[in-house]
Amino acid sequence: MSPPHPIATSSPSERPDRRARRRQETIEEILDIAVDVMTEEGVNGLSLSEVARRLGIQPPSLYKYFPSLMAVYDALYGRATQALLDAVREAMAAANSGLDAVRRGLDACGRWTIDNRALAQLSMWRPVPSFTPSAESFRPSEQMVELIHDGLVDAVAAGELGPEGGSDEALYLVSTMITGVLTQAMANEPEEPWGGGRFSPALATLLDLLPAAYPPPPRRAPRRRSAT
Amino acid sequence: MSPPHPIATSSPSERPDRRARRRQETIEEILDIAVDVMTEEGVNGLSLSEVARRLGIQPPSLYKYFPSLMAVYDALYGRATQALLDAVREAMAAANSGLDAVRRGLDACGRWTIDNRALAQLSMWRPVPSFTPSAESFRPSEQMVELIHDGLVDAVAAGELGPEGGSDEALYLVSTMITGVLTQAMANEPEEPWGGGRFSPALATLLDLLPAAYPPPPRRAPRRRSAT
DNA sequence: GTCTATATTATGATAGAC
DNA sequence: GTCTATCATAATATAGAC
Repeated sequence: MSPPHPIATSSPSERPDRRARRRQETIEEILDIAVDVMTEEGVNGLSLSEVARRLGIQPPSLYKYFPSLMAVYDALYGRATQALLDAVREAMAAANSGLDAVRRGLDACGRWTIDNRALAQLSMWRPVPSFTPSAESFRPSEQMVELIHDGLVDAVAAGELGPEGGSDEALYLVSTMITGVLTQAMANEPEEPWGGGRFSPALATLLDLLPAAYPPPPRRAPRRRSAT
Repeated sequence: MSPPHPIATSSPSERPDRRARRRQETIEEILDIAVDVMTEEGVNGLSLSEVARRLGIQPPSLYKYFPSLMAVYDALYGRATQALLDAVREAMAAANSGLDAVRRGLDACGRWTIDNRALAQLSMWRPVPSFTPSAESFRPSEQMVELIHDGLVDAVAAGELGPEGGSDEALYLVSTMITGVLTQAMANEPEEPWGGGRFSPALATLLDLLPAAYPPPPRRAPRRRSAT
């Protein structure tokens, strides 16, 4: 009566991927629930006990997946920065100019943030003083900044912005623009979707001011009534 | 041997102000310590037990001054909005034009915020979901918005901005500007004073863009080589 | 990988003596 | 207005059985 089919749980050499996959699913489930808890109780209100309660297990079992509460925060932080990077990168790929890429990237950033408020607050506001993200979890956020910087540099090269538009100062300026819009929207209009409310429309207005902040040099070629 | 000097603690009709003053001092002390705790442990990290510990009393004694933790939050919130309003109002009084008043007011707002990060985070970010400020504590913050609005309207009247500069949209735009600068500074440069770092200088840059966002109508009077 | 049991510590809040 | 004692609850984390 020995079963011909492999016994998944006995031998480590047989179908280890199945166990690993199941484990990964549990990890994702834990993080999903953690996001729910943060959404309801605030980013600081996350507790492993509450996660265990909702998952239907006992708190000690969680320690088989994460060694501490801070490790959960770090996984959430990494998840947030990676998802945001993906969203921004995809949006920028469809652009047809540097400034357009910046616009599309930041719009995608806004949409993702408003759709993922708790994760966004964890990474934008850093409201948990005892938590510092690991270098690995922080990296995607640096890459996203680079993407925006590239867009600005492209805009300068295309004559959409003056030379200072590619500077670090311009990058900080743009980051304060998106941060201001998102902070106001998250703090004061928790029910509004992206694009609605009083604040998210301000992003387009702000970005339209970039050429005024960094005026492009006058073009020579497309002058009306010139030679040709 | 009956003392001729009044016995302060026995009769309620004798020098009640002395007791009231002493009480008020204790309240201020409690709030000062609460700010310290929030600064160290995060806005959400405020606990009455910790405040009592630092004050050298037992936790139940605090309930003679505040009925609950949320009442302490509300007092802190009211203190924050009132102090900020005072700072902004004083700075704007020295202005010589509408746009200048807005600039000075927001600069004062920035300085106060960076000098009072914990209180500012409590009111800007609302990181404690279970706390909602009372109408009374919230009022000064509305008045501050009105002050900025008045400045914008003055700027329109003086021809510094176009007519739309007095609109609600312009007010929201300005509020996203200051919020973006302050959020970036608080979250990413916790040690930098106001005016230093990468972000606070961006405020002036942003405000200088207002005339580009709301272009003033061309002047008629001050035309060079005209009559007079 | 799940559980029970436990250690340790903390919290907000109330009752009631002095 | 201070205290002690207490209630009720919660948290992170570890040890060890199964």
